[in-house]
Amino acid sequence: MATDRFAVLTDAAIDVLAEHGMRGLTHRAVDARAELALGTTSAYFRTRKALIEAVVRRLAELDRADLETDRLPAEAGAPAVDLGDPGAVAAGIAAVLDRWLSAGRTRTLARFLCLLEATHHPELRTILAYGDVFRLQATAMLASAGVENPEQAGSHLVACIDGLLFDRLAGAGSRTAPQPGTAASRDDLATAVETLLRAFTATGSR
Amino acid sequence: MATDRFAVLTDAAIDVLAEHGMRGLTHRAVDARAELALGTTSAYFRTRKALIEAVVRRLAELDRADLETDRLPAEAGAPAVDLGDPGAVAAGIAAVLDRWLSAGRTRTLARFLCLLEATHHPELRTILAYGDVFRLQATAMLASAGVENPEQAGSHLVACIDGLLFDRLAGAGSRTAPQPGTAASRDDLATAVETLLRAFTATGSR
DNA sequence: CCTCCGCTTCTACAGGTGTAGAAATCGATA
DNA sequence: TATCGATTTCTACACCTGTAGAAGCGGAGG
Repeated sequence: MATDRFAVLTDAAIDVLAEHGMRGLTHRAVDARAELALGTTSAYFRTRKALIEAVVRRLAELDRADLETDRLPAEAGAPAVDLGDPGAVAAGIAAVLDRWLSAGRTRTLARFLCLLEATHHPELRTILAYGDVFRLQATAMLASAGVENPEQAGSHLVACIDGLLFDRLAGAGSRTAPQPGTAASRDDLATAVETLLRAFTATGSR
Repeated sequence: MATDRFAVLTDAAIDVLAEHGMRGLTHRAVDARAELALGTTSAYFRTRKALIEAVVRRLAELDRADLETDRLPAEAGAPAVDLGDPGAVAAGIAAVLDRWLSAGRTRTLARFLCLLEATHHPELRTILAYGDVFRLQATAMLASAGVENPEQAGSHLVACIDGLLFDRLAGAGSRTAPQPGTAASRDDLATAVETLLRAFTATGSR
């Protein structure tokens, strides 16, 4: 995928993170994962903190890139979309989310891990720009739908969507949630998202 | 709070977890936090895995106790409540959530950490029963409101609420979300929850 | 009084981890 | 070709962590 050393290492680090958690993220583990000489990671990221920061930066970078090409369907075409057919919009978003849970599962997991890490390392918080892009798009969408307080509603909306993602990843609700990557998963996500969209676009959350 | 050794240690472990993350959770750190002789934790929980399991068990126990006394307002009084005044119900729930973010912040953080940990340790998943109680209550509430598929809707609802909690803890949306423990925070949560309630009680998410 | 038994504290040790710097390798330039 | 600089690899080492077991302690029962 990425060819330069830095990208290779940070990508490997993201894999390690998803597979073994924060505790498993060590210089040597990344070396092993990347199949590079032992000590490589340590040479490129002299401290562990530097490694984590690089990971966070890469995550933000990747997510940003994704959200710009593969942006929220609502933003893709016309300016005001949702009013037309919330169901279709929701289906589009659901497809994206489902991809984040199947193909992109690793990255999504790593992102949550890092968000939690940012709790005790505030400097990370500023880097995690993903949320901002997503939030921005959501806010714009809601604004174009004429919602009363789009900032607040957008913020709530992305928080809820993140909750759906988290729930499926951590499997707290493994009882009801279907396996990601399947049509059932997309359907389930779509109904949830559609409900959310209808709720948050009902001008003025009252 | 708790007086027997086990509870003291697991409570200390929860504090450590919230303060330093999974990486910081070590036998010795718990000893220090609990101000007990070095080696105590190691004596009570011979392996790290045992320690984590104990923490998860305690979290589930505490949350379960909480949710039984301090249950969702919707369940407290009459059988079918929400139809009456969703705003009031939402305000009640919001108050509880806000407490989880201020006074109970430590526990909430630890819970998310553990949920993420359960990703690579499936046996933990069965212990984290909190979600089940909350989910059960939410499902019951939606059922009593005559929602079409209360299981699914309840699952989505608690996932979304967890998302709101996570968002405020991790501060991804620190821009918009007010400081927990304040009236502003409760208000903000209340509007979000009310929106969610209205959405998920609109019989049949369509 | 001594003895036993459970709880608590202490010590030991083998491995893992963060970090720094030395050694080696390689390509380009003069 | 010989030299230089950067990149890459290797090594060293102090410290931390998990885990096991020994030592110490205090109270109940004989």
